[in-house]
Amino acid sequence: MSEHDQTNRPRTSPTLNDVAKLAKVSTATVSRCLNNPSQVSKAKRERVMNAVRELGYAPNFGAQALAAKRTNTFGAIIPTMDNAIFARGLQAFQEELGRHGVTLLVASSSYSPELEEEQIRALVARGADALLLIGHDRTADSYAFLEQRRIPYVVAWTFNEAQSRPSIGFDNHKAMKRLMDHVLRLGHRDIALITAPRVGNDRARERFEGVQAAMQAQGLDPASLQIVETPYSIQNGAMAFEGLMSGPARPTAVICGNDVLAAGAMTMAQKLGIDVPGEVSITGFDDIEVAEIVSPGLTTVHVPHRNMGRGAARLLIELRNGEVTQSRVELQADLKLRGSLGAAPS
Amino acid sequence: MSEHDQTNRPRTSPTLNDVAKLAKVSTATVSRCLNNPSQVSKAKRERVMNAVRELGYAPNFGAQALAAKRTNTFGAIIPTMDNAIFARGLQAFQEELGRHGVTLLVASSSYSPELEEEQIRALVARGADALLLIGHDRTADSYAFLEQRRIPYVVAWTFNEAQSRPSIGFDNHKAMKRLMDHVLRLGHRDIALITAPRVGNDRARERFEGVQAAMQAQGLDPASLQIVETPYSIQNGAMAFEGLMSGPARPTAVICGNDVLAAGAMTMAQKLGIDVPGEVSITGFDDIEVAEIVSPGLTTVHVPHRNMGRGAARLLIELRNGEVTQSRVELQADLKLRGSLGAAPS
DNA sequence: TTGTAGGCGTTATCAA
DNA sequence: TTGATAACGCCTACAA
Repeated sequence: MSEHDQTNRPRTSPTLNDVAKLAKVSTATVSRCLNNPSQVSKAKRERVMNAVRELGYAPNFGAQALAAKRTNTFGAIIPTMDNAIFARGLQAFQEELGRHGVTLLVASSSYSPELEEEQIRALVARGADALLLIGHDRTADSYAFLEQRRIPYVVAWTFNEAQSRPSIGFDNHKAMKRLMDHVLRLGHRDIALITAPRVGNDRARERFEGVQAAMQAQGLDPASLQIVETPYSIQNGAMAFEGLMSGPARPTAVICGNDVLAAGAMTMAQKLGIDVPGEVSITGFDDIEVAEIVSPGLTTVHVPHRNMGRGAARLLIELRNGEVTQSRVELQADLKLRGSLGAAPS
Repeated sequence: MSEHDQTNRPRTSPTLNDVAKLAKVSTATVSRCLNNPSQVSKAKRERVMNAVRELGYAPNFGAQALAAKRTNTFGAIIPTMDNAIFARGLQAFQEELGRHGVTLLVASSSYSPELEEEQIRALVARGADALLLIGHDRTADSYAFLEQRRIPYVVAWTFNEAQSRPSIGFDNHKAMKRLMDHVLRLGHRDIALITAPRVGNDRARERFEGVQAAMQAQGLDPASLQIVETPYSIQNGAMAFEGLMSGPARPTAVICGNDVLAAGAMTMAQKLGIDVPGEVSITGFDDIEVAEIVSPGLTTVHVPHRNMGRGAARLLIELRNGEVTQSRVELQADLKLRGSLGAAPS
């Protein structure tokens, strides 16, 4: 039989009713077979299941959602899919949801709170039972909407003592401070930071504050920190690095807000013939695969993306089911020391 | 007002009926206001829109789908989100769909045809109006199901003369052959291929065949090609490369099925102190960002992922709308020559 | 254990 | 231009 076979098969999907007729039972029985098989006698159950198979029946989602008032669909809104860290976490999130019969609706906000608010409304309108969100920064209206509709949600990719919302992640401030403590211990005093835009991005902001905190703890003037703000991309990392190194106050350590920016910095260093870490040290954040590939290897903070995705899924399912739960989970993000960080040149 | 405010607001979403009552019109009028505003008098339209705003009304997706028999939701099933090439293409796909008011449902098959078939059924059951699929390889039942339900779909990430299905992509065979022609022109005769498992993955298979074709065209025995099959990952690429280089017949050129495997090979070469391209040349496929970061730069095939995603979205929307359309689009994938490929050592 | 029947929130057809 | 009203396909009391 050809794949393009055009016999006059039903042009419309089989319904519960069709199955019921074929199996000579009521629609209620068919419905029960599918949802609570134990309530149905074995004989009928087999007849029904055969009919289901024969017709290739699959429940109509809209009708199901309408009648049951639950869709078994969760939504996730991430800043962008085009970043390994979200992609990886999301993949794990999805795998775990799949294991629980939940399907995933994904949208991306392009790092815009207004767009994110639209996406939240859209996903809820489409019947998302629960939402995964990234970071705490969003419009007040977004939160008001979620509360009003009583939509379970969890905030991921960050853990912040000060926030009481259900969340799973690591403490960006603490992690970055730990990395910076190490950098300062190596004697660096002229520091530069290449960060993503901090407005509307609490992860970026907290990392920045972690850097400041470490400097203050060492008695350094935080105002001496050179800052370049630029969206995450290799290109931008490279350009920012070039600017810093050709500026008046050449740093001995360039701290990057994530590995993508750091990778850009590393390649530019190589292109400019600047020795890393001899002349300048470079650090990243995330520990994506690129960090191992560049040479020297990139010193960075290892973030457990897959764990975070999986944990978020479990948390969200518990919340949706109304199960009491420890709804704030802090994960560890450890330093990953590699060759790109060395002692300050004397 | 606190975010955790718990006043007794409606615990259930407002419906068309609520809006109708508030605006003192019928539900039909409200529905028309939302879908065909031009049919409603200006006065009523304003009254209705005010009520909509006041109540924060958003249509119930299930009910809409049930009544309108169309969901404005497309589905995409990709092998894995955890690979930059799919993530990037999907991001573009989603952006374009969003521009047309279509939302995206994403599932991943983990490279398993059986799992993919399940996902196809699940997405269709959830009301996907159309589907994006990767590659032509899938179960006969999958295709039968799609034809029977008359679900529009497009096959992406590949273009194959021999297939008549709607598709958008590039010719993997041709692209890999072109790369290999170049490799052979540089004098390489001892070739090894590190490829992803070819069963159920036509892209991998066609790339492999492209390698063979180039060898044959040069009068080389295709059987002399050393082949290592391993799933895409840096780790696996590194291990495969190590095996090849410590084996009895050390190749002078290692062709990798994609950049991820190639990146693994490159790092392992560096670790083993093997000079690239002095002792061995390495090539990749895809041209992801990593290709520019490794040193020397990775010679690879540039794949227009974002174009492909955007084009797939347009194609699919046309198909869904029943617009006649050129439904097979071939994109170009060009060689990207960088330092990792050099002349064969003499 | 099984069947009947009402209702979920929209859309769309028909009259008015 | 508007308003009743009948689908749409499923779930779930409630009855039998």
